[in-house]
Amino acid sequence: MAMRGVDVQVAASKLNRLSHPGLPTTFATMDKQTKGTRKDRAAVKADEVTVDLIAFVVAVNDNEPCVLTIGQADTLPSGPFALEHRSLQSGLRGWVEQQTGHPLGYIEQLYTFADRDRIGSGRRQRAISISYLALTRKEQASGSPKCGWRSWYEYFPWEDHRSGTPPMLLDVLRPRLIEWANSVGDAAMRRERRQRAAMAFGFDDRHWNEELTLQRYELVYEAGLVQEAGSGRDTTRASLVPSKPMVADHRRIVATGIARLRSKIKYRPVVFELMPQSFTLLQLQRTVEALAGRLINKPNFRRLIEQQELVEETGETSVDTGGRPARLYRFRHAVLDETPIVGTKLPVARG
Amino acid sequence: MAMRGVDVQVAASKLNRLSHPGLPTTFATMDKQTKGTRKDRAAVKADEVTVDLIAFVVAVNDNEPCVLTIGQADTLPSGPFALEHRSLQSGLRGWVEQQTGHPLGYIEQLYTFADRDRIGSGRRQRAISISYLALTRKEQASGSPKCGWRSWYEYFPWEDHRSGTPPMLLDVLRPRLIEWANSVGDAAMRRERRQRAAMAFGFDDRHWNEELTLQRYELVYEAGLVQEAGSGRDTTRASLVPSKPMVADHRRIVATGIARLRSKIKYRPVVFELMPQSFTLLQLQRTVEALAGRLINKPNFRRLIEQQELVEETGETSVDTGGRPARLYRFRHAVLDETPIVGTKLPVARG
DNA sequence: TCCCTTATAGTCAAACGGATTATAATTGGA
DNA sequence: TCCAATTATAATCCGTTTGACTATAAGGGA
Repeated sequence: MAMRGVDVQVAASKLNRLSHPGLPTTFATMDKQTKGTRKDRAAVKADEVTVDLIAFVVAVNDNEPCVLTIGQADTLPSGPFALEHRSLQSGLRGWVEQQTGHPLGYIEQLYTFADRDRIGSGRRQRAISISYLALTRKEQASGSPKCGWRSWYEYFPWEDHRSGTPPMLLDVLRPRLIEWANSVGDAAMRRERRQRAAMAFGFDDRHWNEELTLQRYELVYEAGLVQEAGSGRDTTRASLVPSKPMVADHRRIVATGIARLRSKIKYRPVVFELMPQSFTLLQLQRTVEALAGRLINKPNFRRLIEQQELVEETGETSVDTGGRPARLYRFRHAVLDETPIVGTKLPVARG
Repeated sequence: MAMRGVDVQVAASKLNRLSHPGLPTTFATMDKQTKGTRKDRAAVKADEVTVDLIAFVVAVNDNEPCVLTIGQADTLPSGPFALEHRSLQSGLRGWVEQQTGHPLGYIEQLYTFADRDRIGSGRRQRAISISYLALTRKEQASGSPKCGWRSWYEYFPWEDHRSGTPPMLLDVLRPRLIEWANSVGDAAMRRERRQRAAMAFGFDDRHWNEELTLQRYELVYEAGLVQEAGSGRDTTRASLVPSKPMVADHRRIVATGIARLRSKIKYRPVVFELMPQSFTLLQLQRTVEALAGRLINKPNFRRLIEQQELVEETGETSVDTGGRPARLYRFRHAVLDETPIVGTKLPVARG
């Protein structure tokens, strides 16, 4: 944990971000951080701070998980938190609707970052970014001028394991990461880097864990294998791994959101925010698979859905399946008023 | 979900907080929220915003989970995020160490709130609060002047189920909540309120779920059964439930932190941040029980710890157990470099 | 010594989870 | 028309996990 904390810290500072949603820091980083911050509370005047709201909006179309972007560049919808906003959430909703014409449904706060000493209009100022995850359906798009949906796997090609392990993971990423690990002098640190890479990407007979999206992004970023638009980094060598960059640190926010979503679908029925009113069980499964980036065992998935009583039949059937017609289901909204499904992992004493 | 979202929103607005870590809002609240927030991005100037860092610091002493407070009032350590802070985390560490003399180890961001139109020095300004959860050990306290540890169950007496269901839950809370539910005219809303209360508190043969701490606090707050210091609320009637108030919305932050911690101990080995170097398995169990607020089955707990290989024997034994001496264990830090334990709940296809 | 306390090791049955097989109902083409 | 391909749906099998419980070991104190 200690060493992990240090390395995440290093990675983060390269991104000019010192707060990060990844693994928390611990004692190892404490000494350095606490120095130079002692000041009397009254003596600290309210410095210039701007607060930005930034949205990672997700929809699934044709079994492809998509992120809503604006402009020609790959940019997430965002805007400053202003006085007329009634709340953080309403401010975010306003910006997204204005920039994309897309009304938001489910919203969940992701993480708050602090930019480091952004120079604004002559004097130093801090920028705070509060990021949100939003789930919606594509058809609700009112076709706004300059916004679009892009598969999030364009930005994270190594995250899609639905057709097996992507070739580029073993052919490109692995050798580059090993090279990066070996490029450091200290033997212990070399081993530690290799182990981190192996754990995050499932090398060396380890299992692929789809929830480690953020750790993987931080790793490839730290290794200089990806480059973001507008960053002054000098990684112009051809050692970059093929993937689409985003503006500033938006790709990091997307990675945070993917990780959160992949974790959340396992204990909360949030998938249905992405589904149409009625759907077949296979459509539901394909949507989950799109998010998780891996295939799911069909009979077991159906059993899981049924025994949790998440859905109910509409009585109708879908014909456009290509084979036997499938029953159509709808989400049982009543489950939200019943016992919330949370993961218990402690041997609690019942009664 | 829709109705839930609405109600949480109401509860939040009473607290003068419109962002909340509880259940996310969904379509039901959308229309109201999006109104009046349309404005051109360039036209919005950077308004006055202050950013506060606020810490919920936890330690467990004598099997009692404690929160670190400052001053005579029940206040969490906090301070403004300032230019000289290298990051959000380092700013927080600085404030806590300065105000309490206590260095922090494990830190994790909790949630970001937005205060509503706080009036500061004549003109309107917004206040943003970024809250953190910190885990530490009490012995590291250098005995700072005016800070102290208090059991968090003083603020949430209904949360401690280690000695069975607290009497006040059924004797006081339940009738008051039913009364609150019945005080509304609409029959459907009455039923909805009763159901919410039953779900959160485990009434009517439902199981107690220790992770719903925040929902429970929001419920008793919304029902006017608790009152915070400095709030202008008029709930001065004797209908208050016996519990200790905190300053402003600090109790809500603590509730958020307790919920997060109770959830996290189930899938990440964070308990050890609260343990001394070496400990017996029963001490470890008692610490988890203190956090979870409920008893754990002893043999099963030991089996769980052992099969996950979280600890290793130190070789020594503890004598002050009152019975047969117990082996002493220490945390296996290596597990953090091994496959991270995350809760899989999807029937993924292996291989 | 007896009794109390706690530690530690084991058992047992039910539930869960992953994998597989079997059967049903449709479409499209030979 | 009949067969092949495709998808839906039901059912089974079995090893693992999990909750509840029992039994034995090892210390202290009256």
